[in-house]
Amino acid sequence: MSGYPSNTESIAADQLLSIVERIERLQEEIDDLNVGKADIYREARGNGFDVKVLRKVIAIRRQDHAERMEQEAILDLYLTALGSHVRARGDDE
Amino acid sequence: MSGYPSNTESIAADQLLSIVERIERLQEEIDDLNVGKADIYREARGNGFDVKVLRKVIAIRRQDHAERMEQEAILDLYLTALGSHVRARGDDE
Amino acid sequence: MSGYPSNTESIAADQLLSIVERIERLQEEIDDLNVGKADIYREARGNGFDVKVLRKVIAIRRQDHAERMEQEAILDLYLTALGSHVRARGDDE
Amino acid sequence: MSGYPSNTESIAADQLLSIVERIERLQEEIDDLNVGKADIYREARGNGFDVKVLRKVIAIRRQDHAERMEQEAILDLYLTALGSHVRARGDDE
DNA sequence: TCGCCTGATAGTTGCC
DNA sequence: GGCAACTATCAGGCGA
Repeated sequence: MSGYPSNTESIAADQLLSIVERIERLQEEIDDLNVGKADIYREARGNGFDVKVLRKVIAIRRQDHAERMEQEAILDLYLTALGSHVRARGDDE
Repeated sequence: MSGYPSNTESIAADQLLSIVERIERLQEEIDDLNVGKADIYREARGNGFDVKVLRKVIAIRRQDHAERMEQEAILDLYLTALGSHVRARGDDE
Repeated sequence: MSGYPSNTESIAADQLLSIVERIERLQEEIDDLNVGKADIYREARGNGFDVKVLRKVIAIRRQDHAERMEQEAILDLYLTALGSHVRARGDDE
Repeated sequence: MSGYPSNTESIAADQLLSIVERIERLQEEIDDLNVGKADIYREARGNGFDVKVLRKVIAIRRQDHAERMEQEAILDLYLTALGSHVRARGDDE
């Protein structure tokens, strides 16, 4: 009934604004970094590199960095799923 | 055909490594920032905000206004065309 | 000033309807197939399989079927990009 | 410890293979249908339609359809609870 | 420049 | 009710 915003409302509004602005700030930084990536790729092309291949190389390395080891772990699980959990591994991540 | 890498090859290899590492560094920062975004959304949910709505708000703010209006106009047009084949407009042909 | 749709409008509307309905038909089939997949996974779980592992196995096989060979091709490109296109390949699936 | 697979193991392996192959068959069909969708969108663009808006239209119709389905399901539920589920459903859309 | 293609991001659904 | 996987959408780069 009040013509003035309640405390809870204004607090919520403050929080909302804070959330939105923080997200937008992060997104802005992300956009900048993506521009940086684009610049590097442009420069690379200027130096005669095949950008498509570069992207592929980076994608493969990205995979290798977090998934190859994972695929080994999956192999474990696979074998386990088949009933033979005989693998002894000492190393982890 | 030399069995040794030529100078141009090794220079290219250096450049390649440089490119790849710079890209990867930027990507790493992007990933971190995206983690930051996820954290904020999680926190927001914890404070009772509807994340889906938050995303919508941010998307709308991000979108260019004129473009948005135009798309809504087109959307109207299509929906109208599907709902009523009998469009009453004054001009045509 | 006509109260009737022009020919061009009704033609566009017909095309629009056709497009939308064809898409929707395809999407319906896709949804059915996805339900089928969900059923199989549910059944598999009921038989003691770890669904997460199953998904991973299938993903790996999917990769292997179209990407392992591709990664070899990429290696070719990679080496070529470095100036040494000396690869001789004799094997192929 | 047998060097041969136990019966349970081989049965599990059979089941596993069956599951994987059935999923892969379904996925293959899904992929084909998605290619079909892409074709239609391409054709639509060629005829001057705005693909982004088309997607929006279809999404809205899909939503409407889902809501109507849910309402009908609830109606079914109520009628069933009353003992008279005399609904003849053949109609959709 | 336009259309295609791939990689990134957002939204949805199903499980725990 | 949170979380993780999957799907669909979107954006940017590349080639014709």
